[in-house]
Amino acid sequence: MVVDGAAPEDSGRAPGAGRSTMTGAPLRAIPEATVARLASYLHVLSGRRRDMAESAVSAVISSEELAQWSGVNSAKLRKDLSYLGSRGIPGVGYDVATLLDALESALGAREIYPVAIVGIGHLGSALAGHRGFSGRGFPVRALLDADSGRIGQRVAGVIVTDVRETVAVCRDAGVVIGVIATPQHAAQQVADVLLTAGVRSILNFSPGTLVVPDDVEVRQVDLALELHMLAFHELRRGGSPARWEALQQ
Amino acid sequence: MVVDGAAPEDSGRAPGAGRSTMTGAPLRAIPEATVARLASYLHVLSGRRRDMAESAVSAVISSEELAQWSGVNSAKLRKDLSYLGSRGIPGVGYDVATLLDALESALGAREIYPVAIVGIGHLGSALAGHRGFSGRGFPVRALLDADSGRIGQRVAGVIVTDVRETVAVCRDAGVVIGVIATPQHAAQQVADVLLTAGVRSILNFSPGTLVVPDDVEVRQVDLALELHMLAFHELRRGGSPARWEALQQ
DNA sequence: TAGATTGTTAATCGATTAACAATC
DNA sequence: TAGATTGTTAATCGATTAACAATC
Repeated sequence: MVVDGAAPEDSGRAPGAGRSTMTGAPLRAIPEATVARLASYLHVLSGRRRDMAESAVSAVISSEELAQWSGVNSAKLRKDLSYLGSRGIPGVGYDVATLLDALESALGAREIYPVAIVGIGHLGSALAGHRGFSGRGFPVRALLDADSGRIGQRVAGVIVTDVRETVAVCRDAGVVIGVIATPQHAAQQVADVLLTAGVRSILNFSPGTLVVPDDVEVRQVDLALELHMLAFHELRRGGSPARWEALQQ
Repeated sequence: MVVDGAAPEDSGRAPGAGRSTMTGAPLRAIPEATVARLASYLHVLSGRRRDMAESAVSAVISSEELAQWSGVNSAKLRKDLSYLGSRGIPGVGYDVATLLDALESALGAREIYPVAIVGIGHLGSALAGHRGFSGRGFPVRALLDADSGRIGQRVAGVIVTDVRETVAVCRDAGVVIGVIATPQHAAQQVADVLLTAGVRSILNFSPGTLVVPDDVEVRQVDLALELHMLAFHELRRGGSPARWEALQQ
């Protein structure tokens, strides 16, 4: 938000030019918007591969087909894939296995990124048990909270630790991604502690802007903001609930 | 996405030109990115107003100050506000009350948008009790689930209903926003039912693309995608956990 | 070869930002 | 008036897309 998440972000981020893959192929800098879509292609493609695992169905897919599955324009998809340097076959399409490999490699999707969640309320607990984490290379290695009533409890198999021990716990567990699910008033303080622990990637579910150094990436998931966007859409459509009820009958 | 976040969206959305406010002032079409930031300004500004409620502090704020609070460039902020037609005072700044009024009006933030949540697992339950909803004009009026073990239970003060009654329940409750928190395999089916119930705004926490008509707005909140974006950032920085531990000592 | 689809170019579109005349 | 800040212009930047030569 695009979103966007679609939260306001510091847009002047350096695009990290001149990288290269493990295979040594040089890459152009990949735009943020493209990275988000690459992740989406990866997800769609792994899902589809599972579906057609049994049948010996074509291990090749066209940009048009993948584009439709992903809900994007096929020209945009080809442009996105061109950043990977991964070669499709003109007149044929993309080899699914090769493409998956290139996507995983480009996104670092084969690495493990240990996660800490701070703020183990309703939302934090739900996140701790969420498949999106442990299932896919983001094991939850630490849960932290300030409430003595919650400290010591086991949530999704992990013991909740006192937030004052964040730095030690995160370093011990090799945490590289911090998730903030605290009330807003605590968020900046928690972010500061995570920074001290060496965390440079933060997923923030608390509303409001975090102040962090330039080399720290913050992804904002703002529920209230999403709802306001939908509200704006409702307003724009000009449909009141009452009017809709009438129309639907 | 963020965005928000930043999920791939059908970009060819009609920008809804030629609206007008309740005061009759004609408005240019407001870009999506601007709408997201307007919502953010509204949030920041209401928070700050609460803080300075007691003190008779300046009821005026400059674009520079609000921009810093919101983490954006002040030129961008002024451009954003210019879409509201709300007049600041050159040499002085913006009257806070007037600005809040204009923001609320433009975003439809004074209306009530009843919400239904489908899928009352860990995440759905957490959302049902979340302040972001009931607190700010988005009352949760219906909870729906397919699991007979959950149907009939009370979550955050609302009884969970059988998902097969979605259409009737949503119409009765005047639901205008549907939240999907089901497993992915059920998401499209749930979306279809919500459409039948007249819902035209959907907040989707399930990964994967929903196919919906053009006049339906879908905001995607994709946890796995956010994590992949952060993973990419980690990869780009080239820091392995081990390396970080060494650096931090 | 004929047919199909890629990768890339170039045009278009939209969003960001510095700068400054207008204004209080 | 002098100082400050707005609203808007114009330049820049980046992202999207149609179109098509290159390629299998």
